[in-house]
Amino acid sequence: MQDLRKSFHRDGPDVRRRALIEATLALISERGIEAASVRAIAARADVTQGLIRHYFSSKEELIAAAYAHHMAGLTEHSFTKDALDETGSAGARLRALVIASLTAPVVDPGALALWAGFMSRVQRDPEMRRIHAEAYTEFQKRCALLIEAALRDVGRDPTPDQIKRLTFAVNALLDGLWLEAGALPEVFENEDLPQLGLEAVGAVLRLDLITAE
Amino acid sequence: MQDLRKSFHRDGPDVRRRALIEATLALISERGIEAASVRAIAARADVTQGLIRHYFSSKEELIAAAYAHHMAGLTEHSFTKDALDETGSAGARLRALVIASLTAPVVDPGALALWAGFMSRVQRDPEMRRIHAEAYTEFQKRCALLIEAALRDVGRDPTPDQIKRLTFAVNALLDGLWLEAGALPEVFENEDLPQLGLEAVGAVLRLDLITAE
DNA sequence: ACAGCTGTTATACGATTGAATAATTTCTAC
DNA sequence: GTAGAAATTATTCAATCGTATAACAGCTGT
Repeated sequence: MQDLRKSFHRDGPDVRRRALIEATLALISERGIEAASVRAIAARADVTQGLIRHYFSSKEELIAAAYAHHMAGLTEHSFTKDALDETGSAGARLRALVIASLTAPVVDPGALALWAGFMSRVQRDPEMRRIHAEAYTEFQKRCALLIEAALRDVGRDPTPDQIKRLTFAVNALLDGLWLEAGALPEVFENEDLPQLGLEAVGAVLRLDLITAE
Repeated sequence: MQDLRKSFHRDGPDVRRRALIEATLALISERGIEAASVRAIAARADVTQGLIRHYFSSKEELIAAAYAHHMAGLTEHSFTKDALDETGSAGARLRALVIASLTAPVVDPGALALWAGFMSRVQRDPEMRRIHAEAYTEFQKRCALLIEAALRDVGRDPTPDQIKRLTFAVNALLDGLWLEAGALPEVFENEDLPQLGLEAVGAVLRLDLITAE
């Protein structure tokens, strides 16, 4: 009993996979994980629901793919060109990282909703957990390199253990600020979040990130 | 078509409400928000599903009540007796707060799963948002008092704005460490998380919390 | 002992879910 | 151009969801 058969349109696997992933992210971000039904996702991606299982063996697999995509995007947006610019000083790169991590589009209520929706599955879905650990480790690793270089630039000689602990702390600080600003944007809207981040990270590392050249 | 009618047992409103709330929390914590159906909750609380709507006008209301209960519990567990002990120095109380915030049962994968499950609703459910903002503000306020007192104890005279910003940073740090340890317990299991927290919070505040008396 | 109220159980309803399968369209290889 | 594979749409299925309502049980006041 169909009104009108949907027009047939063929697309490459990559295009379709990406469209489905982005539809999933948009739905979770806007209306929560429970709104991301296969039917809603398919409608958003402008395909019929059967197609999802042509590209993903289950909804769970699609969710996991979307999570990996989202996390990669967050890391991507945090490590901007400035943070990767090897000609800049380590301090300047670290500063760029802090600023980018605490600015839109990384700081964003939608991104937080996404993250929370996924995180509630990380605990008990092994594949989600793997993706989480991988993204986290990757971010941590790149962060640690920057921190070590910045410390060495000012003549400090931290032990590997010190670097590890400082990296944990800096990471936690960035995550915490990111989280709180995303959760209650109105509380932070008159705060200069990047500036606050630079001061706090600088304090933890005992480095001046504000005037770092 | 029932096998056997469930035995009738009467209980007070408070007992039943609490049992339903705790069943809800246990379910979300163990199997995620989507596992917390009215049927599953009722089964866990050992009542039949109709009873839920006798005490809560909707499932949403039960979820909100559970969230408020959970958040109050977290704050409760963070502000231990030591953190409230007015005879101790502000530094010692702050230290107690940091330690309690970074120790079980506050740091716990189940607590994180709960938090994430709820957080994914905070963005779009006004009542959930109200509860979140209230719990957050309460924690922040008590934290700010402790920070101000600790700073004054060592002769510093922070402006209200400085206190606010330091409180944001300390809060973010605690939340971030709490979060990361809850998300990947195996990464942190060989770390002394409270010690790490004391060092980092101390660095942000430029206070020695380790040997604080 | 009876009436009425409230706590509780049981059942029913319509909507929605993820998955499976069937039917249709398009493309590619020959 | 025709056969077969691949991509897409359409339909079906059993299960589960939140809610609503009906039936029952036990207490309380008289």
